[in-house]
Amino acid sequence: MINITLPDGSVKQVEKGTSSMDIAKSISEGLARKVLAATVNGIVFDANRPINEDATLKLLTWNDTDGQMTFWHSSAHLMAEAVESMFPGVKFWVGPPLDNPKGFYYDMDLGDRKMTEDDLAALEKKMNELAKQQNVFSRKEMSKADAVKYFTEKGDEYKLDLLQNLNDGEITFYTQGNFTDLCRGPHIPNTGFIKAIKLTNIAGAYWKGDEKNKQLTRVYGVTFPSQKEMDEHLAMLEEAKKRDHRKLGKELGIYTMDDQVGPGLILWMPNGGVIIEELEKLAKESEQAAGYKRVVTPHIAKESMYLTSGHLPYYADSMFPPMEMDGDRYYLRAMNCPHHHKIFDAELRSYKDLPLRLAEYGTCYRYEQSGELFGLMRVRCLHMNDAHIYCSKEQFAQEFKAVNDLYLKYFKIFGIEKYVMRLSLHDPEKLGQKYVNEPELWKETEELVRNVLIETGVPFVEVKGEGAFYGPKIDVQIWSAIGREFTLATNQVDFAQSRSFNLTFTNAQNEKEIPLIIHRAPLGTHERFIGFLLEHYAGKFPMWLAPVQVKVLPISDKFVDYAKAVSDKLKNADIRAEVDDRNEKIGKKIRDTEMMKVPYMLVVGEKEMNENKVAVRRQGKGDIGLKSIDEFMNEAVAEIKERRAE
RNA sequence: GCCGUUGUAGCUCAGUGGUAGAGCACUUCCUUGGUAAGGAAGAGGUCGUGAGUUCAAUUCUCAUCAACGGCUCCA
Repeated sequence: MINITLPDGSVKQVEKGTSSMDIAKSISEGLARKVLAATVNGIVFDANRPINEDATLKLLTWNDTDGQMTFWHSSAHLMAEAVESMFPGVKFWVGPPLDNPKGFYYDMDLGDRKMTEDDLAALEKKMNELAKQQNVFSRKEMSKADAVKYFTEKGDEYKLDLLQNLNDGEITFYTQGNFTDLCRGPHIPNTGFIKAIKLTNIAGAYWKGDEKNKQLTRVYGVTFPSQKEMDEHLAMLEEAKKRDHRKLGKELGIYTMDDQVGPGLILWMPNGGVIIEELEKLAKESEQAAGYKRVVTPHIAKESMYLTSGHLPYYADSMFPPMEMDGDRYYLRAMNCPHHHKIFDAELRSYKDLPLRLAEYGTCYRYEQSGELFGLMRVRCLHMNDAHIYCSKEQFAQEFKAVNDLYLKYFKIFGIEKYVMRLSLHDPEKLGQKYVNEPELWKETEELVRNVLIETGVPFVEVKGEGAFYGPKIDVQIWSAIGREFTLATNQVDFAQSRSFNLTFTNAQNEKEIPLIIHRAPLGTHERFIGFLLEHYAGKFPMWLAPVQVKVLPISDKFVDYAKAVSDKLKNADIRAEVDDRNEKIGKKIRDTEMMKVPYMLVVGEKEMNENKVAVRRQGKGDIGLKSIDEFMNEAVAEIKERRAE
């Protein structure tokens, strides 16, 4: 007999070799129907795998992330079985579960054959058939020698590649129905648990994620234990689509694009222009207060500058090809830093000038690969909330912290809570290749940056091998409505470019010293930031950012003059107000204004005109009552001035 | 750049081997209406672009451009 400890602390005595499923059954039949897998002493186990020693047991159901992961991983196997039946001879790579977006994929080599979306429906049908058979997932251990022999005979180079990293005792096979796969498991008890299946798309994916390798076919899918959950999932995706900045950007007249202008080139429409103005106002205010100085620099420069900076030839692929002029090659800039370095270098600098903080909303051009363009989030012309801080080593920690504090200030204003701070470090093995060869400086600055983060109490993750070539950085990662991850803002250390540009200052000992540089863009770029804000607010911008802040809606033509008087008064108080003087009924005007997500509507008719008042209506909330014009105006001005979230 | 999908009116989308339709938006008229769509009429498209097949192509084939879903890459 062995002792099984359950999460509530109770201990069950069972025969050696009893499975978690048996234990679930002994508790209740209902529970047994829901058990997908279990953790035994913290290790995820198949529900029907025998337990041979004393253990703490947690039964996993759909409510556990590990349960869902097991479910989707098993679904990938089910899909593989269906694919193999329709494409005999197919070779499989890996088929992991996914948390975001939810579901799973399987990478496969179809040889000369091609799979198209038409095949997905047939595959789904086959999967449903196989699921109904309630085929059991059975586990079998195998020696490495036997496994290698098995896949060599099969001619499966992919699984042989996987085996290279495995040893005896780690190699298990799972079989369900007619499909057997090398797999560490675990799996759900049988395929019958999978009740709702949807294969979502088909894509190419490079083997091992390396574009030099062969491209495999990847099929994405998602499954659920009931149709109800599938329906909920699909409804959620529909909701997410409504937040998509590309859809909202069009509906709200924020931006447009045009074939003749070119891909990835944004045309900001008047409503977008207002948001840009407001963001720049915010940036300039806070930078002014934090001791930054504004500069303005050209969008192009000669090749030699980018040779000095080290951006060419390493960055050449991301830059537009050069223009030949007067025997020189000029590049559209992909970054602002070299221009700013030249301003630093234009005068002899003393330690008394430092820290020198140069700020510019700099326009950059990047030749992003065509497949990477994505609405406002990934474009070819961008406006960066850029600044470069030149400081001494002693000043560095304080300066870096000040930048970090600026981030947090902005996050509070915008109510940004769902993000991940990522500390990107260098990879010591790639010093001199991907990273400038300054091991001591790397170590030192990474430590400084980490300490700032710890001090500020911001949760962060560390990633090795993600640093810039010139130093470590902190990125703020966010997710778009459709679940794609982006870097919203960045704060980078640079101890390389000051060397390549020969930047120096005279220290108190009258010696030349090389400054450290901080590159920072807390508001990222206008493009990505506004794309993010559109999704973050679902188009319902707070008052201070809203392109139109107040719409005055006269009940009929008779009150248009009064409406215009109200609107003029608001405009004089710097409120963006407009009158809807169309020949429409009030219901129609309200509907249209609601859809444009204007924060306030002022309905004015006979009653309001006679009393010098307005009937206030808040977007999304409805009628909030009569107010005098002055009362509304004062409140509105305060709401804007304080940049209130609502 | 690679794999897959799509491209019809300003927007959302039907449709067809015999040179095109709906709703919304737009213009004009009627209506002057009190908190999420009043009514009528009108205007608007060489069906992404180029070539091929055909008596005939928006429809079939190929190429190309762009967008979308991924991969790689990045703010």
